[in-house]
Amino acid sequence: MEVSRQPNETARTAERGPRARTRKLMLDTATRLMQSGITPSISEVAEAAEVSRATAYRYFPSQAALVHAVVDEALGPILDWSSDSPDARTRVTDLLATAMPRIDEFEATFKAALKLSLDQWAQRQAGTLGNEPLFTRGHRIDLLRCATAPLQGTVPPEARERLAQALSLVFGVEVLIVLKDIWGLSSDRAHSVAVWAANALVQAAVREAGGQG
Amino acid sequence: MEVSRQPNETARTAERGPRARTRKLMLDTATRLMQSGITPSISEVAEAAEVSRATAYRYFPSQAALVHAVVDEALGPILDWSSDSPDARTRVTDLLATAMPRIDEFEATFKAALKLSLDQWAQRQAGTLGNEPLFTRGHRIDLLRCATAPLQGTVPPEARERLAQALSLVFGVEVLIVLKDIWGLSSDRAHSVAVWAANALVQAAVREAGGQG
DNA sequence: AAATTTATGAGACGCGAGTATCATAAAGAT
DNA sequence: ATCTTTATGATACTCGCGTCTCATAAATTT
Repeated sequence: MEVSRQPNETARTAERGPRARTRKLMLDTATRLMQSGITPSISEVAEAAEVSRATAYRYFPSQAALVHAVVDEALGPILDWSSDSPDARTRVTDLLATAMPRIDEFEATFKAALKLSLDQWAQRQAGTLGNEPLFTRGHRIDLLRCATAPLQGTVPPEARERLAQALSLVFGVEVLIVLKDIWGLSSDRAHSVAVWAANALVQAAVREAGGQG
Repeated sequence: MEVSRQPNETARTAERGPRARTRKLMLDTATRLMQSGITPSISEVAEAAEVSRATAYRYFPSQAALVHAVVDEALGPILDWSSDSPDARTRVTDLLATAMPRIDEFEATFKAALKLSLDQWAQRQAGTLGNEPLFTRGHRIDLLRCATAPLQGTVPPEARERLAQALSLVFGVEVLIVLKDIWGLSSDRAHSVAVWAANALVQAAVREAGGQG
């Protein structure tokens, strides 16, 4: 029998057995390393987790796969977000309150993910890569469509879509990069700027549609 | 005499001589390659420019240095931007009209630059890198402070600063990444969303300060 | 307990980036 | 034209990532 197949457990498949154990060990180690600021190579994770390089590569064939898995864990609470408030601004503020601290906490992880998606984009441009799905999945889209849902009836669909698109600019790692790294703001300050901007955008959309701000 | 020193010509120093000639040749080649979607390694540029690897490394000791130089060229018209309009919204719109198409044109270059800055950030977090200045320089800051200058007197300084910070979120490669790659918008549509968002932010700042929209 | 399947570790290999050395070619000075 | 300085090219080397093979250890089955 072939040994070279990786287990196709996605995130929470196959909870028991040695494979799951080793996989979890590696994932935890990788998460820990990333939290400490490193974007570890497979070799580094292998050493830190005290498994051989060969074994490590059996579970995560590339740094990309590893980061992907870590990001999936880091996203957790963000993907579970939902709100039933009837006010769009409340929803948006609430979404940011959920997402931004989490993104900030896992800043290195999300930055690594962004880096990988840029890698993949470049490779695709060069024709090296086929049409594999890009790393960056559109979680933002769904979350923001949900956050702006209360504007149905108030704001026409096209304007609502544009609002969601604009909001996605103030919601993600990019915000941290620009505000913390370029402007030198603190995490809290960055968050409050993002919230202000988000509210301003919602308000503008509402006003434009003739609603009362 | 040592040969190993690179010329410390920044961008436009030492216009003549063989060094300048080779440097320009490499820079042009690198720009061309990047425009075609590749983020070339020094070796690739060397081959395409038909100089030896050794020579290439004498001019650009790393891919980072190369991209840095290409970005400096690509920034050109953006850095030269200025406006004397008395209206902040006109200025902001005008700035975006200057910057966004240029960024879009050199998308691959700016994405490569962003990738490098993420690399440097990670290395700094890991303690590998000293306190060298980060790749991302704060051009945005100056440009947006200039664009929002007409609001002096109308909007208090702190609110103006916050507005500039918020505007910097809708002004850069990140906008293209989010709107084109995640949302799947066209360049034109992305631009118009950015302009709408920017105007909404300015308007919000003005209204908040009690001005008339 | 014996046999079989599955997971692991050790080491060799290829590849590309970046460095260092040395000899040659081109440019400039006298 | 000769000599000095400077730029270039060829080559060899290190280093880290990723792949592959094979032998051994652990788990599972009967």
